[in-house]
Amino acid sequence: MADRVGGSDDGDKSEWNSDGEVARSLDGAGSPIAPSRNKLKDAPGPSLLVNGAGPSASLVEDFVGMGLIKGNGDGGAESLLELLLAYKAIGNDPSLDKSSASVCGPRTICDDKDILANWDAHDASTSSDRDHASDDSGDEDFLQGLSQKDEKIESLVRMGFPKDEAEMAIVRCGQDAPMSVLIDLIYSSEASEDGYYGNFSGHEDDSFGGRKEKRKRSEDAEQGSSHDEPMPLPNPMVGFNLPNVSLRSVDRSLPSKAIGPPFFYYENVAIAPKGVWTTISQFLYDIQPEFVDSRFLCAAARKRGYVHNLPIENRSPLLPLPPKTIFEAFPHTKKWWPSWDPRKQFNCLLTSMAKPKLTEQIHHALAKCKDPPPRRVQKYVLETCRTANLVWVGLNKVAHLEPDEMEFLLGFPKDHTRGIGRPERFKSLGNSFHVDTVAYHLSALRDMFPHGMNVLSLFSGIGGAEVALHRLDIRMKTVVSVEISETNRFVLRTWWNQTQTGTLIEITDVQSLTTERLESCIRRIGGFDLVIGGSPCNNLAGRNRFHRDGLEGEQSSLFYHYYRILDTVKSIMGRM
DNA sequence: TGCATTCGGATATTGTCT
DNA sequence: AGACAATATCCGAATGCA
Repeated sequence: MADRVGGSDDGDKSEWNSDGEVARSLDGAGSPIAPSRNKLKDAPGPSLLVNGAGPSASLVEDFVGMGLIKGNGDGGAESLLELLLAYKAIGNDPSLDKSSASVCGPRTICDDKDILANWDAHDASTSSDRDHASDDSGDEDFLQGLSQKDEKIESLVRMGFPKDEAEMAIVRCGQDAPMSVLIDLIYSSEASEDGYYGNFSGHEDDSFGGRKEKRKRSEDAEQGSSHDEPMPLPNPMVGFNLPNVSLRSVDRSLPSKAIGPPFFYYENVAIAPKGVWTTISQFLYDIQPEFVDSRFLCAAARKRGYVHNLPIENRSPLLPLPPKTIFEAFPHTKKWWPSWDPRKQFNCLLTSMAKPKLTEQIHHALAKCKDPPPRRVQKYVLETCRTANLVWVGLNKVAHLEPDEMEFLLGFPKDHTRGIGRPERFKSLGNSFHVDTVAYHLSALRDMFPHGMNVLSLFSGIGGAEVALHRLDIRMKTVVSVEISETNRFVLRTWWNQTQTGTLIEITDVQSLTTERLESCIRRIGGFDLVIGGSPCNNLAGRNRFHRDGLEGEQSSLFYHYYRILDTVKSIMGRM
């Protein structure tokens, strides 16, 4: 076993119990919360109804306002807007068969045989065998254009859109158009075509006003030549409020279209390329994101933005409060911590491990000089320790955090990810929620759902949302979890079977969550009370040097999946 | 302008199994 | 020996702030 926190000598005051719960006892005598498990009765039925749903209507005019239209070199925003409006007018082609949306390869593992059978009926072969390689190309430009177009069509089809509509959207917008534009173009055509998106009288007027507003804003912004209106990050990054801290009262009025059901909660990295959060916010019903750095709640930084329609009053943190400093979290490191290392907290816990040789190099560098080492050496060591989150575990000896230490810092039960590969553990944990932060936000729901809730968990990862709800003592009647990684599903499944009595329905591929399946599921379980998830940030993360292309990259279509699914759920539930 | 921070990815190397 | 998996190493820039 790794020489985790402390040893035999008084050091280890942070402990996990064997029940899979997190227990934090700084004084050794405190009684950690232990959610009373499995004691709630089944309480079926919809739990909450707020206002009527405000489903998204056609967003054509939004394209300009949202700054999503980049110069394609073919006429600019004005003419493209005309094009989009024209498409909207002719977009109601009855020959388009929505039900034919091709659906590939959902591999559903679930406890509910009925739902499983229903969804498995849609099973089809995967399309992963597509090969882009084309060695004998005669005309590279032509082929490249073709492949780009095909790729986008395929992506849209994988997302559940009819192929006809995907093709038409690309014809209208051009193959260089961002995925977001294509998606909303298809949405806009659907809006005026079927009841899910477009039959809400009054909403049309309302959103038209909103669109005009956005368009005007965009025109104003265009003086500055950029479509990307920046979203300023708060400093300090404390969100709307914090536990046990009285901040200025936040006047947060949700747009009417943002009010549930269901409640929803979306998360992503705070420091994203310019314009990304503006776009995310505008897609998610113009809700102002809540930016929080988890360093105010635990010993590690984690700057994230959260877009949600949860109430922000009556929040309460998980108890016991997690340690906020490195020494409190890992007291044994104090013995070896040099006075010239001023760190009190960790930087963001990342997905990959620093090279092990750093330990050797730092030890070597320090062993060569006297006790306070020269400034130059100090600077090198500090810089390395900061970027790699190294801790002092011996004389002149630093080490990377162990996976179980990351579990602890992030609020997961001990050994939550144990049993999978070490690099997988780092990756999954680095991609995870900070449980205490999310639980603090979700805590407002506790009293609203005394009989439990149904949850749609998108991009679940290792189940940060589920763990947060569990630690809040909120019962999960049914969780439909979408997660592509088998390893992560294994982690969530094993945790679920040990701690929960509700039903976990696993979905591998977000693309398989079509409108039909969502509707079927919603009717079976009585609706979702919470849609929660953070879309993968590969295209947004600061550490990514290769494909940091905001919301236009291929993988960022996952955000639009979130949007599509959320909007569909809102629409269906708005009619219930 | 300089500094600190950042839910990463491609490739090379080593380890393991058959 | 060779396929495959696991691990190790190398690589940079966008963003915001002082």
